[in-house]
Amino acid sequence: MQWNLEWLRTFRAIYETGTLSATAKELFISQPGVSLHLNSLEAYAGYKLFDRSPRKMVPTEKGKILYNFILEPLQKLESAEQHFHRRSQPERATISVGMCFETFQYTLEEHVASLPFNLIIKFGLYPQMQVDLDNGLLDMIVTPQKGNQQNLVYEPFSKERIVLIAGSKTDISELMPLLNGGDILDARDFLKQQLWYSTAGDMEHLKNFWSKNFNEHPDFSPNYIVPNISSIIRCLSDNEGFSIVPDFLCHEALDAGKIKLVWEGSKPWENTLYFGTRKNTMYHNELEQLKKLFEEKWEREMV
Amino acid sequence: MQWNLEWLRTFRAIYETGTLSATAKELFISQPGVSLHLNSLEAYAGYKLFDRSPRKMVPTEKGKILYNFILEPLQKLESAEQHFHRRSQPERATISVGMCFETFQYTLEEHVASLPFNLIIKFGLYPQMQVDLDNGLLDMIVTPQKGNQQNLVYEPFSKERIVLIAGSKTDISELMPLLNGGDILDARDFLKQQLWYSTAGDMEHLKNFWSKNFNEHPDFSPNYIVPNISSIIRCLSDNEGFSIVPDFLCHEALDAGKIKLVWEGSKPWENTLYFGTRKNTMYHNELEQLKKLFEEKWEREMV
DNA sequence: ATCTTTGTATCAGAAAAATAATAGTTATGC
DNA sequence: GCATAACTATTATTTTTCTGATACAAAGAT
Repeated sequence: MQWNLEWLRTFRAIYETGTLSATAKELFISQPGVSLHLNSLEAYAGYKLFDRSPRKMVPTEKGKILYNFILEPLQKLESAEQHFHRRSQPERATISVGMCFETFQYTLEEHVASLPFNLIIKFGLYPQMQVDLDNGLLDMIVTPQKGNQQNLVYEPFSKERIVLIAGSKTDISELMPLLNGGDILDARDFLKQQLWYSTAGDMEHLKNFWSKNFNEHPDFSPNYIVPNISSIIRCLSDNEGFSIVPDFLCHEALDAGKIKLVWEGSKPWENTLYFGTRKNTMYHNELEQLKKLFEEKWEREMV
Repeated sequence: MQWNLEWLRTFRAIYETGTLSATAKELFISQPGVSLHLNSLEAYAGYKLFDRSPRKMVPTEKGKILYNFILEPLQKLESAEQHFHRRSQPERATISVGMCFETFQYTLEEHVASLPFNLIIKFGLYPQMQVDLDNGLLDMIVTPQKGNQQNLVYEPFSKERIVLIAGSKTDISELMPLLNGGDILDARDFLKQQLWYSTAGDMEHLKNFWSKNFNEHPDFSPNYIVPNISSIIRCLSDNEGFSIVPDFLCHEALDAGKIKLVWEGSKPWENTLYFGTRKNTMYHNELEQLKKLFEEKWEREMV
């Protein structure tokens, strides 16, 4: 036998009002009902939760502990009650979006404060994001990978190229002729000797680019591991070293001459970026606004 | 009319099992009962939460949102159900203790991992801590201030002196004769010219010490504001500058000669430190263990 | 096509819970 | 010290909720 969650609502009200009759009024139930709820809860727990002083219910030790344990989740459920009631007027929506950290920083960060709805950004791995999107834990994802869930649609909105960049102080006078002249193997050996930047989670870019263009797994370790790609770009700016990154993240630094684009690979490696949403999402308008922000940013920067 | 929290339990189970009959089995209620709960909830919300596909209840958009909204608090309440059931064997206790950050770092930090119970440390202001202790949000506080709550007991266990210290590189050859010779006003003027360290929340120490000894409010600002007193001590170590701190926090640095004790004031300012607990606490044994750790630390260091 | 399995909805009756009325208890005011 | 106010517990009755039985619907097996 399990307890009834309504007992907890009653318990909380008794704790807060201090009397059974006040509780009855607050919850719009009868005073004996309150008494019964409390007795059931105490019987279930196996100990008194209140000392019955004549004018006031005084919580016992156990009562205090129980109260503090249940208060927060109970409030959350009761707020759900408001939220999901038919008469509750449509309020500020809350949208959850999954994307990689860099994409967020690059596109959305500057607009967060001005959005007419609440926004929750979640970071994570793309396959997990797809599952979360399908389950309603996320409302949109920005991803280079399409999944195969029935209920999801993917809408391409841009492309990213994964490219080799270098800090502007890097000496590439030796490297460029090799790359342009098709001396790929010599270029590879040159690159192995250089300073490399990478991120913990993002060695994938380096590995894939290397394998695609040099037909081998990279057999050297990056010299600097930093938290994210934006950090790489800041570290490289007006500095020395190489890295493999998505091009859209470094347009500004490229334009400012702080870093230089070295090579796009023998055949450019291009990912399509998709908005992923549920077919029957109820946040269509809000998501369209978000998509517009992305598209504007891309138009502005990628000309 | 408000909704019944039991509906949520049922809703969650339907969401997770996918059918009403499986839910009925899981919750030990009848299948029509499940059907009824769901209908009530949907009527209350004003929209369908599941599409009735022949073999499976498929959550709608709203259903998914509701599920994600209530899942976590519901789990918490259900864990309370385990926890507060009479047959639940006494498990690892969880003790909440309030004290200032420095006291925690100084005494308990090194022992946390080896305690046979769970420990939650909360920081805050002493009057609020007293209220929280009385309400059962905390089980013990370590404080220099006694409150007047009926239900609380305060047990003195040590004293702290608030003293003037200086980094070992500080030149105090000019200052010491003034202090020893009773030239308090000249000492005061000398001190005003020096480098001072303080914490954001802890200007109280400086203010009180200054008022007590110099009969005026300090009319200068500290040069460095750092996050806590431990930082002050690390900053001063083998360095230059002054600060007002509780003596017990700097015994090690004093013994190592990294800082020096300059002055205890014309009449030493001494606080008694108390353990505050509720009279009828159910964690007597656990709290005694904690107290022992404190007392041992003090005995070891303050000889 | 037909049968079986798996599932949902409906209904009358059974069980449980909530209620109103009321009795009992203790502080407080006069 | 008694009347009153404020509150809780108990009881008989009403109301709500839950259940077993059963009808119905769709998918899969034969």
